[in-house]
Amino acid sequence: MLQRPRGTADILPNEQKYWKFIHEATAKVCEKFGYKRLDTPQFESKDLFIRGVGTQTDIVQKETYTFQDKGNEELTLRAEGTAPACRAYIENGMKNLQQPVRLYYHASIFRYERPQSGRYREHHQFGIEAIGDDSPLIDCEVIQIATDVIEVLGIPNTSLFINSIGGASCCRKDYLLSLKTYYSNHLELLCNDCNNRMENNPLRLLDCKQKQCQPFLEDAPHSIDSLCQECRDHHEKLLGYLDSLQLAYIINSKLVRGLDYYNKTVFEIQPETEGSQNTIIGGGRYDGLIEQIGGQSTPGIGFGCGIERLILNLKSNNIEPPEIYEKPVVICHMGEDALNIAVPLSKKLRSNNIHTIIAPYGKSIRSQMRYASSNDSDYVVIIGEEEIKQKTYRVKDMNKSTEYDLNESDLINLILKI
RNA sequence: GUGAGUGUAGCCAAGAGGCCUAAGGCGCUAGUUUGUGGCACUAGAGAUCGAGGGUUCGAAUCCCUUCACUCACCCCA
Repeated sequence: MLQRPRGTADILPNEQKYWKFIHEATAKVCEKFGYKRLDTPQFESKDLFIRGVGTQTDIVQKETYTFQDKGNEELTLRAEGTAPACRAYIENGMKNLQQPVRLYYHASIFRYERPQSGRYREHHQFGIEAIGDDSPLIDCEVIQIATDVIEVLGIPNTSLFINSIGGASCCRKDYLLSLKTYYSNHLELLCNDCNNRMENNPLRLLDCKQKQCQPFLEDAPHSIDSLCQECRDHHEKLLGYLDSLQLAYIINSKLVRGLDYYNKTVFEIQPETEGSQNTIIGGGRYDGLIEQIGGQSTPGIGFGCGIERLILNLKSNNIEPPEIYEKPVVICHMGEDALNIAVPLSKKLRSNNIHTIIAPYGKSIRSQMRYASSNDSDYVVIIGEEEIKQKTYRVKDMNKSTEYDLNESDLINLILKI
């Protein structure tokens, strides 16, 4: 049997209410903060992700869907949202707009990973980017949007974690040095991965989950303690703004992120529930990224939010989004003559914004009524010989079980409750 | 890439070598007298028991291979 590729999903009609709810709620929050929607292509040149995300990241090393097109172009399915947004910023000359440029997106993300709960090869992210402003005020704004989104969706019991990993060209070096010095005393006791991380990505030493490495985490130096004056100011101002909002956060010195472009502020929102793939929002500042992919030096900050993970959380908290399908009026009909009336009537009803279904062809009236009932119809219109003769419509109010013989405009008024 | 678990109709499932030409439930279709639903009752359709091979007189049940799904590690949203 042909089946969908591993790690992908069909989003069935019954699931759509979750998606619509999230799409609408997130867009509304963003727009309230002056953010505007950006859509970028499903695939980009492979180079964008290599240069943007970083060669040492797992995403680039083993998770991209890369292919050659017929013109031998090396293309990669969108592996994350920030680099494409920055590419679009550069390519469309957005530096000429008022800064910061505030953008949000809803996009498919493709990563070749082994699927498990909360992780898929094609997943969907909602995200925002604020590009062209290096002030902590924008950090606060971005984080506020993240927490607002969680709030309007009604997901309870989440925690906001914040850290600063310093600037790439100022204090990060100092911190990495003290981290490496600290860990170099314990090399034999660390897991293989961590030994590799010492060379390739020392920050990641901090989120190793191997048992043997845990004892060293406790006393590992904190990045916050190595911040230079500017980064420290930035961090403290941000916390001050968050305090003024009475927004609860937890400073987490072990919070580092898996993409190379982050600097200064990094943050995540996690639910308190058990589970490993549970970060629902993750983001941070990326002041070097735009220059890295060929633009002028431009600061930026943003976050990504996993929609499937949001839905998992809505469900585990029994949050039901509003239904999206209106109850249809069903037109029951007996005979070909009736159909010649039913078809134009259905058009007329729909033109009055009434959701209308003509009952299936060639069925008994009983079957047609059953059909209407299982479609949750409030009103059923019946057209048979009698009605044709009288030039009326028999309407049944399915909730009250009462019937009326009405002309077309009275029928419409009844259904619209005018 | 590594490890563990699971694969029986659209969904949930019984079944543990012959009683399985595979139970039951949901859902689906139809009927329960004349043109009327929801409940109830009755009937029906729907399964090469994930696939391939082997053992056996006999396999959904045992063995091998393979595929898929799920969960965990890694990493991330």
